[in-house]
Amino acid sequence: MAMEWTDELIARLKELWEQGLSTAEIGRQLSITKNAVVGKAHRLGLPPRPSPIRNKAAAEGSAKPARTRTRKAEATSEAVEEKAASAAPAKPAEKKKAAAPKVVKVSPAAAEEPAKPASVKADRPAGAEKPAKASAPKAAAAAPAENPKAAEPAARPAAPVAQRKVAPPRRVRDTIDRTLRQGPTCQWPLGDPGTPDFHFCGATPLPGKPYCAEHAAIAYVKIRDRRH
DNA sequence: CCCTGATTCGC
DNA sequence: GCGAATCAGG
Repeated sequence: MAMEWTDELIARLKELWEQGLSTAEIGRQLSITKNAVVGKAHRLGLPPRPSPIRNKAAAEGSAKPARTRTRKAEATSEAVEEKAASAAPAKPAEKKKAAAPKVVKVSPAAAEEPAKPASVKADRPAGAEKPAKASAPKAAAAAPAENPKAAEPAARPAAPVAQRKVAPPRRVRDTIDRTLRQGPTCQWPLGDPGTPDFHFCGATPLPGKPYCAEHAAIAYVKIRDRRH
C-alpha cells in the first residue's frame, strides 16, 4: 500500500486543517507532502481554504472552459485538434515551453543518500546545505532588534566558530513556528548562532510577549531621553 | 525565487 | 484511493 491513512492520521489532518495551518505545514508535521495533504483533504471533503487562485475559471459562470486544462488534457485535445485540423497548425504553441527534454529524475545514486533524522522527509536533496549564512544570525538579531540600545543581550562566548552545523533556514523557522504554536517559550537567543550551544531561552514568556520576564525587561526599553 | 492551494490523472 | 506533477496567483 502506498500509504495508510489511519484514523488517527486523518484526525490529525482534520485538526490541523481546522487550525488553519497551511497545507505544506500540515504536511511537515505529519511527515508527508503538501500534495498528500491537499489531496486527502479534498477527498475528505474538508472545507476549502482561501486559495490564491481559486476563482478564475470557477467564478466565470459563462462561456469558458471552466477548467484549467492541465498539460495532459491539453495534450489530449491537442492531439484531437491535430487530427481534426488537417495539418497547418494555426497556433504555434499557446504558452508552453518547447518540449523540454526533462531528464529522468531519480538517479541511482539516490540510494546512498546520507542518513537523515528519519522523521524528516527527504526533501530538498540539493540545496539543503548551502544557505547557511544570513539565517541563523538573523534569528539572533531579530529579537534584540527591538532594543537597539541594549543590543548584545547575551554573553559572547567568543567561541571559535568552526564547526557550523549548517542549520537549514526553513527548518529553523518551522521549528520556531511549531514551538510558538504548541506552547510559547521565551525566544530570547542565547549563545552564538551557528555554534552548537546556541539556543533560545525557553522560559515561560510573559502574556502577549515573546520573551520571559527577565528578557522582556531587556528587550523592551523605554525610548525616553530620545531628544538630546 | 519563495510561498500558497487546486486540479488532473497514472498508478 | 493516493499523491506527484502541474497549474496558477501572490
